[in-house]
Amino acid sequence: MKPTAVTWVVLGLVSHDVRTGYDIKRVVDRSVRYFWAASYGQIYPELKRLEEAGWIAGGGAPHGGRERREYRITAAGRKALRDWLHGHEVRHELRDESLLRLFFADALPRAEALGLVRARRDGFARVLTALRALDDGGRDRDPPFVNLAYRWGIDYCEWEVAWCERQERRLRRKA
Amino acid sequence: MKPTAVTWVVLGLVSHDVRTGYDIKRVVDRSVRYFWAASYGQIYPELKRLEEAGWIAGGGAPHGGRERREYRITAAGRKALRDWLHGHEVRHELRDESLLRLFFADALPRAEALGLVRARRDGFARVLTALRALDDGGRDRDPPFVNLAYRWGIDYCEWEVAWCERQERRLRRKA
DNA sequence: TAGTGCATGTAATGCGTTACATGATTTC
DNA sequence: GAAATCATGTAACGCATTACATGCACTA
Repeated sequence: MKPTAVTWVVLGLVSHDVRTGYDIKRVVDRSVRYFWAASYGQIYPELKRLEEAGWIAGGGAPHGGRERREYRITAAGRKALRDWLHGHEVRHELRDESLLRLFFADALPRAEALGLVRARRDGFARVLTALRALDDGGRDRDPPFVNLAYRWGIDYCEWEVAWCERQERRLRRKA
Repeated sequence: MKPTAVTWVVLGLVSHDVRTGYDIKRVVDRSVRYFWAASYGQIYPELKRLEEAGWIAGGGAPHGGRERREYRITAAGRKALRDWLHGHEVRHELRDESLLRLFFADALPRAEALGLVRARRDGFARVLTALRALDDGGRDRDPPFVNLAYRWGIDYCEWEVAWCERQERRLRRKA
């Protein structure tokens, strides 16, 4: 089985006892999507591939007359997941339109260019609010590394807000 | 003309007097690719679309017998670029495999999980070295906002390195 | 004169999202 | 009984990369 980008999110979440495709999507959207998004169009086909490979197992678990499929990770799946975890690459891809704007902002009058820095700051401040709202008093009970990834989101947004404020001040001083 | 993701990189760089597709690719690879990548397969078709739209103009400027096309931005192009710059969205997409690993690292013995944090740190430290090498003593002469984007790259990597070190210490204390 | 760099371009492929179709169950 | 939620799935589309084809010019 040739792993793709979505393989590890799906396998990893099944290993965390997230058992249906629908649930996987829901959990992704409240957690890893900030650094690793996944859509139905990837999740459902991937569940099939993982089952064929023997990394997960399961099947029909209908809820009343409603179709439903529950999967669990197998021993082979656990091994595959651990092997991937041992990989040490740091693949990092970013697509940040606001930064691209900043790069070309010399085409704008100074005051408007500074407005872009401010808009960036405000954008991250809003995401920060959303992230903090996710924390309904239960984050400390998460496993330590799940908690670490959550922290990263918060810390990163805080850093961006502070960076924008610092740069805005610096550029104002110079002008 | 319906703008796509690559429209603004290409139009922006032409406005910075980067005139051929080949040069655009080269400049992208040493600058914006950290937050906005672009490949030949996008750049050349986009140059044609931009020309048809009247946002850039130019044509054959062969170098000896070698085919070559130089473009310049038009007044309409400058207007389109400024209009885009005024947009205030903060589109931000990240794909960070090392963070995904961290999220699932509870499946590993503690020492190995901490190794992932260290590997992340080292990865960013390496990028930092590469970014600093880009600075051949000439970065201060860049226009202020080009310089700002460059700074962002450096500052972000420094923050990541520091964040990893902080978290590693914190997790060691707790264990 | 061989190797590297300049230069343009496209076809194949893969990745990912969006939008839709379908239908049961739970909640108000 | 209407609306929201649970649940599975796929087809169409768009976005991006990779890899290749082509050929001239400069440099060692």
